Amino acid sequence: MRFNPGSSGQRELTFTEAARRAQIVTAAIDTIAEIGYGQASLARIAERGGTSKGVVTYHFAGKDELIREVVAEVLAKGEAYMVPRILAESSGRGMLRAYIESNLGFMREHRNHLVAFLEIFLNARGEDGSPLVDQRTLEHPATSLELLLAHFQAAGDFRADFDPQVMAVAIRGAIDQVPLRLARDPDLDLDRYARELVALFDRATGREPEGPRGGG
Amino acid sequence: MRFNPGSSGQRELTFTEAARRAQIVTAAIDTIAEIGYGQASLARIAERGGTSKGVVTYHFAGKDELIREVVAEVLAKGEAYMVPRILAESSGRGMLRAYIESNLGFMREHRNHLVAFLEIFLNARGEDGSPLVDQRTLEHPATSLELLLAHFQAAGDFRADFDPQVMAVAIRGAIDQVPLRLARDPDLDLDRYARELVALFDRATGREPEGPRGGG
Amino acid sequence: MRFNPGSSGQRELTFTEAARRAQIVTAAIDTIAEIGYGQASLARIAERGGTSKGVVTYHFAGKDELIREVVAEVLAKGEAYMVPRILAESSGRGMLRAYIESNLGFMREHRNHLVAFLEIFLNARGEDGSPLVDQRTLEHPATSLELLLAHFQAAGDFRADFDPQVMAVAIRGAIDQVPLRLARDPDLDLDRYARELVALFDRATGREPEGPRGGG
Amino acid sequence: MRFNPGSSGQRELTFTEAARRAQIVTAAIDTIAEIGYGQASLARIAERGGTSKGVVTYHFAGKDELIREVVAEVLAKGEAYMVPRILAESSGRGMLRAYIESNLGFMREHRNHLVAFLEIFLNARGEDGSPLVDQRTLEHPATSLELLLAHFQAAGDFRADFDPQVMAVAIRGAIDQVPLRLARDPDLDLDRYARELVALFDRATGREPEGPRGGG
DNA sequence: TATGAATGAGGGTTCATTCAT
DNA sequence: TATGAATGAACCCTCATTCAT
Repeated sequence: MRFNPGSSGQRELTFTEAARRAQIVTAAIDTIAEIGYGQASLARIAERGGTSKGVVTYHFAGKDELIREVVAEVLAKGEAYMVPRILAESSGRGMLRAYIESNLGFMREHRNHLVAFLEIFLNARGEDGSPLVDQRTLEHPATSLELLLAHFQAAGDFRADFDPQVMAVAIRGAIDQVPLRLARDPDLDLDRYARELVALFDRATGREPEGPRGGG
Repeated sequence: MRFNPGSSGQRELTFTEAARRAQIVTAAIDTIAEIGYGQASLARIAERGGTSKGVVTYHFAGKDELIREVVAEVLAKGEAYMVPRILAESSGRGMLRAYIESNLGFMREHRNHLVAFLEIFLNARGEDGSPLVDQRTLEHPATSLELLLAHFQAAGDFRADFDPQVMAVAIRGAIDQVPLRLARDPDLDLDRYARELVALFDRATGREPEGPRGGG
Repeated sequence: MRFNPGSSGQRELTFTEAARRAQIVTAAIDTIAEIGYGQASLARIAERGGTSKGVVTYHFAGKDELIREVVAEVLAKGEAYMVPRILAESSGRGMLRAYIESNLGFMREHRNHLVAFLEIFLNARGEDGSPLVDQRTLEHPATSLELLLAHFQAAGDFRADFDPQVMAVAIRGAIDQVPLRLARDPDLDLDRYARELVALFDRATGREPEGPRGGG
Repeated sequence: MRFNPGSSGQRELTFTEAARRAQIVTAAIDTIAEIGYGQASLARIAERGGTSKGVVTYHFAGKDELIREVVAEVLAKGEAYMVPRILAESSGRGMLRAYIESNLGFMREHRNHLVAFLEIFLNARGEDGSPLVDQRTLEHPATSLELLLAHFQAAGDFRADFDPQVMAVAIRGAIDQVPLRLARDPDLDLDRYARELVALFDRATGREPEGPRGGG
């Protein structure tokens, strides 16, 4: 009998069980990424994982727990990839570049992870209609984009006249477009995209000599 | 007997029929905006519209047609609101400002339309898993952001060293974040957000005297 | 679409719908009476009713509503049968006799109703484990056995030295044994049983000249 | 490998095995008493017993065997408690009093046993719908209430004009109401209940001087 | 033009049971 | 002796769709 083998971790996982859970989580990620959260039933996930629905509900208390595990898996992988790259930078420009590049780099290497996460984030809801994944889940405490921007802005690395919250939203918006575009256009050039994005937000945050500007 | 009175328009709609359809479409928009696409069944839409499920399936060939009509309705309203405002501008900076402001202005006045559209755009899929709403549906031919950017860039209104496609994606990304944030934080200040966004992308696209830059 | 066609009665029932509901309720009663509440799934009930599971869930919001309707039906039939017979009596002895005889009479004529009701009363529970049918549901206000006993006891029709509550429980216990015995022994002679029971409780409640008693 | 170590007793049980079985039986009794037979799955029983479902299905051939063991356990405990008390009496009145009092006394001391037994008796059925616990299982040969009543009636201890079978059913009905009431009202005063019940059936069976009786 | 009625597929979940180790 | 793993049937329920009126 299964008790509470969730990420809350009341119990040790046997090797076999951990492997099976990982296998199912992977199947869930791929399924959701391909056909969307709404169409990803336990049966279809199981099918892709090469097992049956019963196996899934044996290893997970329910669909919610599976989804939560998917989220945890993606966040863990994402943080392991991005956080060190971001924290390695000491300047505002460097941090911003690292943030954008590591995000897109992660997407390139784990496209399905990202797409699945976004699907869940945008669609999954509890019985009461509230989102199953909280907004704050997105923000790693050490690399909350808004806080980083505000920090380096105060330090003088960035110009003073932008709102860090809005800037953060805009940057995330530009990044989060990628999986959606990617889903529809697999040929999207991520390297070029990253380069352009870095330049874009570098200009938008840059503390440059502002002469009079023509045009308009 | 049914004779396919869809938006493809094989047939004139009687006044009564058009009114009924509009009523149902409105109910669908509000329902989807409130509880999400996945939870918006025909029954719930009908309930909100004050009718029964039978009425819905009489006036629409199926759920797909209803959804498509919702999309058409939102796009039509959106274009009626935004296109004139954008085309009224003759300069690149003015166009960009008008694009952002009219988008956010439309969101403020028709929040449910926008949220419902995004829900559909992100979630609705045909039986084969392909998106029900095509990417290109978003782009009005006369105001395709990418084309506009390229046009004014060529005209010298914008700096020459950014990729119009990426810039367009970034702008749309920043704008499309709004309904999502709005859904979770109804107190979001749209005016401030618009102002900041305009300034942000004005700097990012601006053709300014580029002196040496410090930092980073 | 169905809204709230429960016994709460928000809505008129069409003739067809009322007929179908009655048919399903009857099927439910017979099914529960025969194989027990725990085994009476919607599928089996539908099968006996000559329809499919879908029809059942179309006419009833869920299993709970169906069960509640069964209870209401049995109680209504039971009251229509028993209450007049009981209230027709003016003396305590007469009332008691009428109570027992009308209960057993109803059982004889609507055996399945009684058995199904008992099954539900004893077994049906909500999600939280609480009984689905309240204890008090059993007691018709006008013919609550305990209150009747107390009334006629105070009036001097009964001896003074018994507790009406315990006496009521004992009488109900004796009566409620019948459906269970009946389920296992269809040849049970209800007339004899009624006669004996009336005599038994007549002696137990009787206000007779109490001489010294032997034995012990 | 399994070799059918059921109560049918093909084989000696090791001490460890007997202990495990007893532990599981106890868990089953408590679980059934608390949440009802229908909700008492092997998983929940195992959980309460502090083991896993596998242990249960190893020690018992199936759920049926476990349930049968529960019944045997309760009956054994019940008989050990009640039979000596009943047989210790030599008169009809004494026997009747002892029967009622020992039944209620057993309930007071082993409430869960009684409730679980009743749950099983009323609900448990085989695959064909037939009761899993036979009616006659209830009746201990040496203290079958009906036979005892008949015996003492023939001996003149009781009045001659009641039917022992009906009287027995009524007494059992009054007694079996208790666990049900107890489940819904834990404050039920068992001592008072016993006293009243003894008096009630003493009058009902008593061989008293019968004068003319007034009233209705 | 409108709708009540019916249907069947598929959803997630629970469960007793079987099997390999 | 014990148990983790797996399985498949059955459960209730939701839903889009079809049909007769």
